[in-house]
Amino acid sequence: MKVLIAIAWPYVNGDLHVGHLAGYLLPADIFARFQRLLGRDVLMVSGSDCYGTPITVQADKERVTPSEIVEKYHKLDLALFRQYALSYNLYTKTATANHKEIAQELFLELLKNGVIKKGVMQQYYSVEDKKFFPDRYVEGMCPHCKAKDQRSDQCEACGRWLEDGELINPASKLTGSKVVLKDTEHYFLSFKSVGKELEEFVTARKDEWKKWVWAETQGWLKEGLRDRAITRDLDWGIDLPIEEIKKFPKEKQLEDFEGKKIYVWLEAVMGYLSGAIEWSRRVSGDIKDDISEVIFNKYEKQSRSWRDFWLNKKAEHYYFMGQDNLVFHTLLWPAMLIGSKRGYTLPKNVVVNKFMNYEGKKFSKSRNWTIDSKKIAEIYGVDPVRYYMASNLPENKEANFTWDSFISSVNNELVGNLGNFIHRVLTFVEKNFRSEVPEGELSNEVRFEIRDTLSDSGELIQKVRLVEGLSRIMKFVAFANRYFDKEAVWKVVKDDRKKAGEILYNCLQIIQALSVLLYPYMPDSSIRLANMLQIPEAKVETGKNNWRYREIKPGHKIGKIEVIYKKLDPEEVEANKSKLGTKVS
RNA sequence: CGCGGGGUGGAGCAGUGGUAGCUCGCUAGGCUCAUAACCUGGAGGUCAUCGGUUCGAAUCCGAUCCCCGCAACCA
Repeated sequence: MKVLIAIAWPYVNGDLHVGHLAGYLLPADIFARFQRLLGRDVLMVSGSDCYGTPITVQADKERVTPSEIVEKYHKLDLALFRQYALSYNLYTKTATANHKEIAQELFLELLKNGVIKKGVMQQYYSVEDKKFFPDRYVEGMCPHCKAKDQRSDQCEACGRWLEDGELINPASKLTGSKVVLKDTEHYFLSFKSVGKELEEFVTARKDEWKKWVWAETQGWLKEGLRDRAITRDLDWGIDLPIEEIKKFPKEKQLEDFEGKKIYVWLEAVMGYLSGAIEWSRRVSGDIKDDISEVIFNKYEKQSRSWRDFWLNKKAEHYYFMGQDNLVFHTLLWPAMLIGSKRGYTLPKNVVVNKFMNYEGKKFSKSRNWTIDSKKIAEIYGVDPVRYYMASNLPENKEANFTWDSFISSVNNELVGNLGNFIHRVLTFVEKNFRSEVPEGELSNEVRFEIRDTLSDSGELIQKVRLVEGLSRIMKFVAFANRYFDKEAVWKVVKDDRKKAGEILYNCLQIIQALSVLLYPYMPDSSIRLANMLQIPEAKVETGKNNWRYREIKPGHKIGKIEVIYKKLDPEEVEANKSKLGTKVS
């Protein structure tokens, strides 16, 4: 089966903190790894979102060009994703020739099909500078509380919302010149022609999507979708394909194309398609350049063609994003796919997560209330961080990163339960059985537990209930510890060596199962377990189900024992906070 | 009345009419191969507030308070 894992494209303005990872990046990776172990042909694509005002704002702040911002942060993001072992098949960016080509082409198709229409709206215009300014770049006085330097949408001083044109003495933040609201022509995405199909699409996803995601999407539909502007007056963005548009009938053309770009939200979601195409082109050697600028992976026996993923009714598409992206993925992108009339595969599940907060407050770099994702993994290890996030994903409500729970999670669950079980079994085998797997066979109790854990947790992960999936696996670890205690192998070994051997044989099989079960959540631990046991790593083989237990044969020699997880000292953790970007009072 | 979600022991949550539960934490004791797991017992909740329906309400109805997300040119 073909599975497309489409992950929201993060803005490259240097903001990827722990909340981004826990919100959508890590969940997508866990899900993708699981799908691959099942033997499915998985294409996991995403990339840096290079256009839009957040990029130009950051560029202004750092006094460099937008493309320098893109280059700088794209590299940092790539390094971060490699560090966290996010298993993208392709992580690219929207500032590629390929993306521009696909985005423009899809734009034209939508224009041809009448899904894109032209219309008039009002924007702030500076006569002096002879250009329009985005709202982000306009400031003035609040008409209610008279506070100065307020944005035109909402006054931060009194919290009131402003209507268009209410702002007093609006001026450009960049040049200081006066601006006035002026009519300007733009293209709009219109839902009229796709509305019925769109509603059918949503209705059919009722059982698939999370309840609140579905309910919220219904809320949008109930309210009625308004046409949305999809062009902007900007310097930084993807050009309208003007030459091509000029071949269209007059009524589809704007009077003035000057300075108009495709609005970032429209072309960014097209990245799911263009990314798949780029991957395909790279696999077949059509694109060879800048391999250092991307994460690029291909598994054996994977299909080379993007068409198998995008023009295939049986392909399953899963999208991962934060809640701020909901409507773009449950409605707007599907509307475009439907409107293209090309038979592109529609989303199966749109996995929307809430946000992860930090000790009860929003992450905020400017307020020194953040955790540097790179450093936290350097200090505490990638897997402990992945584990903690995975057990606290904001799947249905906001989650919280707290140091207390991080410490107890690592010390009690990873070290005390998981690490301890592995360690006590392996040291026992080393001391009493010269590191050889003793003779034995699986007891029914253990066999059923392994079987049930694989199927239960697998089912939960398939439903993208990742927190529960992990907790089911940890229940298995608790079972393992209980089993070891109940059988009291340290007593039995004194007068019944054969029986002790059988118990340990069972324990070692449990560890083998764990090396598979942990692969989606903690890939590095999975590999280290396999290395310790000197057994093959959990392996991705397209077309073959490796989400299963494999016997370690009696007589097999296990390798050197290492401590996988280390206990955290609360005092050291406290001392490290400031290194991670957190203001310590 | 813009849309949507939420308020249950210290923390995270389950519980949609019938004696208030789970996991973690805390605590006393036992056991001890181990990075201290496991076993037995214990403490801890006026289920946001007020009112109503009912023999009976965490659960249904009404009102109120509080928290969060989305929307309005901010993916």
